[in-house]
Amino acid sequence: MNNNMDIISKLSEFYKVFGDNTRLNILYELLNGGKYVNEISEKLKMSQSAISHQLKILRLYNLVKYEKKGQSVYYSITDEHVRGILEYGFDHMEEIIK
Amino acid sequence: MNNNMDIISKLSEFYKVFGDNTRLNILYELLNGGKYVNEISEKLKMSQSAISHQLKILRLYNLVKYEKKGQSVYYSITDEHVRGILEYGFDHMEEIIK
DNA sequence: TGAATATATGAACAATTATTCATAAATAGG
DNA sequence: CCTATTTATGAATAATTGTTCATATATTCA
Repeated sequence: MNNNMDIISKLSEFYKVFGDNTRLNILYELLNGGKYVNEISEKLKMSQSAISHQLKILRLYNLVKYEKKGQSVYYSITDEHVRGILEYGFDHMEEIIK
Repeated sequence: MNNNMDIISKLSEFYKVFGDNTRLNILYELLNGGKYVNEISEKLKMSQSAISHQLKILRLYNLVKYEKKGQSVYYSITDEHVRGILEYGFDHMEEIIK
């Protein structure tokens, strides 16, 4: 019972990461290929700082990986599993909205 | 593109509903059978008001249905689809935590 | 009808979370 | 080296969201 509560708590935390428009937009941006921080920032028309802060959270939950290339940092979706979750959600929502 | 943004926005909104510990606890409580508001309130050791407010949101997103029985209101999971999402998430998280 | 019980709800308050602002750190190129 | 560029980050602020408190509404029962 107590253990269940822990799982639920972890799960709600996990959902919370996806439950932010900026973060979800970043993830969907990365779905069609990795990008540099400034590219994401430009695409979403949001400040570099705001994007960096959110990338930090996405990193924390292992939803994105990054690679330093010179002065820039290249971000991409961690793996096929994360990709699957995102695509599933997207298709699903597309269906519901229609 | 613009349309995609709408879908993402809707999707993040949807995730947000699951991304709250109280709401997710209510949903899991209802997973093993419908309950009255006061039962949920007692089980989760939270005020009736707090529970009612969250039930309102769950209702808004069609995750729970309700039925008035005398002076009480009986809440339950809307359908098998919602049940599926919850069970999937739970099993998944159980796996990750281990 | 009046009292008791169950739930819903608006408003105020508390808590959490996102964004901005200023700046640090790291690297590349002149 | 010095400057420009890119990203990260801490602190302050803004915005959002959850809970409490007081109370309204609805129903049952005496």
